[in-house]
Amino acid sequence: MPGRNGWMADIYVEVPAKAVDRPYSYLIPDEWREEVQIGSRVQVPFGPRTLIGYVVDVREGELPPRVKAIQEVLDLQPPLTPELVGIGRRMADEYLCTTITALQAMVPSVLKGTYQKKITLATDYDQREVSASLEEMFGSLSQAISEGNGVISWDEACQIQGIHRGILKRLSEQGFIRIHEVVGDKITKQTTTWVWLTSPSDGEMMLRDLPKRAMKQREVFSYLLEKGVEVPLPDLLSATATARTTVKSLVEKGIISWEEREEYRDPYAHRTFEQTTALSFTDEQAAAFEAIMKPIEQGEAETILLHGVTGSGKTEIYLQAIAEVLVKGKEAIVLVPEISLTPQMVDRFKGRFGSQVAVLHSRLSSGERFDEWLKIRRGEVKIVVGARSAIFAPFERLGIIIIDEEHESSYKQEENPRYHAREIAQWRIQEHQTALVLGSATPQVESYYAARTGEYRLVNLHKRVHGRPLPEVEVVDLREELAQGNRSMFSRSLKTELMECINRGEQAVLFLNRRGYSTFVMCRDCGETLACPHCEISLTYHETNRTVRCHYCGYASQLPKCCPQCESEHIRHFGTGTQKVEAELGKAFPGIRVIRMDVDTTSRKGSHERLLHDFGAGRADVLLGTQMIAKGLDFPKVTLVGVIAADSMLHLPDFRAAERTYQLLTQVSGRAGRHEYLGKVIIQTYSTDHYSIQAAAEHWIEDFYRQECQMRKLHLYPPFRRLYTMVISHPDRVRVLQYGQEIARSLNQGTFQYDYQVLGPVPAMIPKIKDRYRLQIMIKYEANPDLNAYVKERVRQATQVQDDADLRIQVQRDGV
DNA sequence: AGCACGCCGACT
DNA sequence: GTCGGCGTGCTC
Repeated sequence: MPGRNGWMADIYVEVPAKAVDRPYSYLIPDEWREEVQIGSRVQVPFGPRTLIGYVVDVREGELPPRVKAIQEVLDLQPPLTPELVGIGRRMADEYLCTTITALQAMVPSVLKGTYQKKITLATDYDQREVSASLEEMFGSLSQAISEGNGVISWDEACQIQGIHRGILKRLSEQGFIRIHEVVGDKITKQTTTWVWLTSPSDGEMMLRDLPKRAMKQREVFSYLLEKGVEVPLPDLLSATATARTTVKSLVEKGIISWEEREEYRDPYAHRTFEQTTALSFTDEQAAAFEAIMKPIEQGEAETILLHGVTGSGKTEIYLQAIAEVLVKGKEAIVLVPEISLTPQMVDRFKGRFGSQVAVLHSRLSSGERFDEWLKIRRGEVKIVVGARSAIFAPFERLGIIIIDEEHESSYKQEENPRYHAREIAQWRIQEHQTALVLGSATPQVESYYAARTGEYRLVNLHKRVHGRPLPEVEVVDLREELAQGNRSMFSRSLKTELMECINRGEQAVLFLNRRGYSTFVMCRDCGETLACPHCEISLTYHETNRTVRCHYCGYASQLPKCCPQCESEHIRHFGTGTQKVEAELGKAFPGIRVIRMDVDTTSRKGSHERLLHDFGAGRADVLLGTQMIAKGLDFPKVTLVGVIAADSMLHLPDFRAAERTYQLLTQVSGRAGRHEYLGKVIIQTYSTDHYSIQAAAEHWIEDFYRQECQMRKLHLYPPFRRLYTMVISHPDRVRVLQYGQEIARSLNQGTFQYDYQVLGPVPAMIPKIKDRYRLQIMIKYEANPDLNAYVKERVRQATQVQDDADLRIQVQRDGV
């Protein structure tokens, strides 16, 4: 029998599994014909279940044989735009994830479905018909249901003695209970009650009619009469020091009215922003501005790499470009690394553009996040400033995308979908034919190379805005210090400078890439190193509570009194962590005030901001910290920056090690002498000759990129090759190797025909995490469309060797 | 990912 | 015989 014709929607359901990663077609009931659009979130029956799904296409045609119908359209406006739906499908293809995972990454998490089963008693059953075998079960179940006011959840029911899936199913089939599937989401709305005078013109008369004794009511009344406008109830209550009941009685008399209104949760409600106006440009800034405006004016897609030293005024250029975009009636996305989404950054945008700005970052509650997102979706704001995921802001007339500090690793998502915000940005500017601005003092090598070869437009900002010179950098050779008999972690130079800095009443920032007290604990007799029992990684000693901790899985235990291997008591900790530096500072500089910032001191909400605020207010002489203090800090009194061990990341087995070292040193140096005082930077290292350290010290930007590109070319790394890195993990040491070899063999099959290399399997950088053994396979190939497609397909097939639930395969792509 | 269906061993 | 274990296959 030929199928009927009708309107259908193609839908991806909320099941993140390969097996159902395809659109299913559903009938659109006539009454929803207009509501159901590409991007709509809908509720549909799926097998025996009811699920939420996203519409990716709406079409008229022949209906599938056993088509089901859409049950509900869940939002007034589709959460996704057709452009974003397209991006989601492309992400699934590029990043080898399911389409639904990609789509869900683009919307606030509160839109994700919640699924529950509830049980009620059937209304019309005959108690006598309950069979003997079920009688007892039904008895305790119906008691539990009545205790739960007529309803209990499936999970609660299953916890009752003797009740399980089969029993509930039988009771339901025989008509004694009803099982309800409850589909919902986590959307919550904040409401505020607003109060106003029902008829202000009769005010005087009504006031007269109030009982003489009702003082509070009179007070409330006068307050509203005086205000003459609608007032939020909380404001009224606090201004007149009244209880809610007083207001309620006035409402009941009909004298005043109130109403609950939905409103946005505004994380910045209690902040005022100082209005700022456009500053005038230097010549360099003006040229950069022109370069950015050109593609915007001409309506073409172009990426501009804005390579500017710290303090060269990039933000002001962003602000003025955005202002122009707004004039054209278009919208702007500004991405900022999570860590630098500080109040200062938000102030600058809110100060210039006020309520046209939405802010999205991970410190918002999910409700706040949703509200900020709603403002974007409804077109109530024109600018979004946010972290990585803000690249998915559902704007429809996008006029510019700005990625500040574009080299930051936080633009890359480390879980599925493993996207890079920079790549999504490229797709979006193609769609909207406009400008993407990548700003950085230390661009990623790939970006710099793309700019050099003309793929991006390169704009340099060499000068700091107020003409401040870059700080003087001294590289201290730690081998030399050791030879001179200085075994402390502070070189003579650093000691002297730090002493002088403090005596002048100025501040210093000390940087160390390791938290904890020491880096590892070793037995001096047998050489045994304490390792995490769940991860093959050495444990770090923490002095405060004499524990050893794993920084990967959080495992912690007391420092053992003797070596677990040979029972010797000579176990000692080696290496240097932030805690140890803090202790040593105290010894070397009695009375010194130190603020330590690392994961351990900033884990509580708001502690990050508080520590920075204290330092800014001069409550410490030294700010000592890890990675997190390298970025975007701007304190006028900081004149000395010290890097305790610049080598710490240089020797990691990662092709970006030199790049990261260079970037970090340059960023850290930028923290010194940003205002009226001159700055000094001291870099301590064992590798004084390494080009990444020299280039950072001498501010030889070009030199670094030239040398690094040579290295990358020589060793076949990005930007000259693309990489896929597969990490294969399994709880069984032997099985993981078998799978690894099998996968490598399958990947190798194409190498006779196509030009790509498969390296591995080798143990991954961390060979065991959380009781799973990890192997790595790397694939290198030259980027061209044919190879891209072929290798991607090979990798896709390789990941599908999944007959073992314990086997996990992660894939990430690099060099795009 | 669930959930049903279906085919096998242990128990009333 | 019946119950419930888990392997297989499907979901418009």
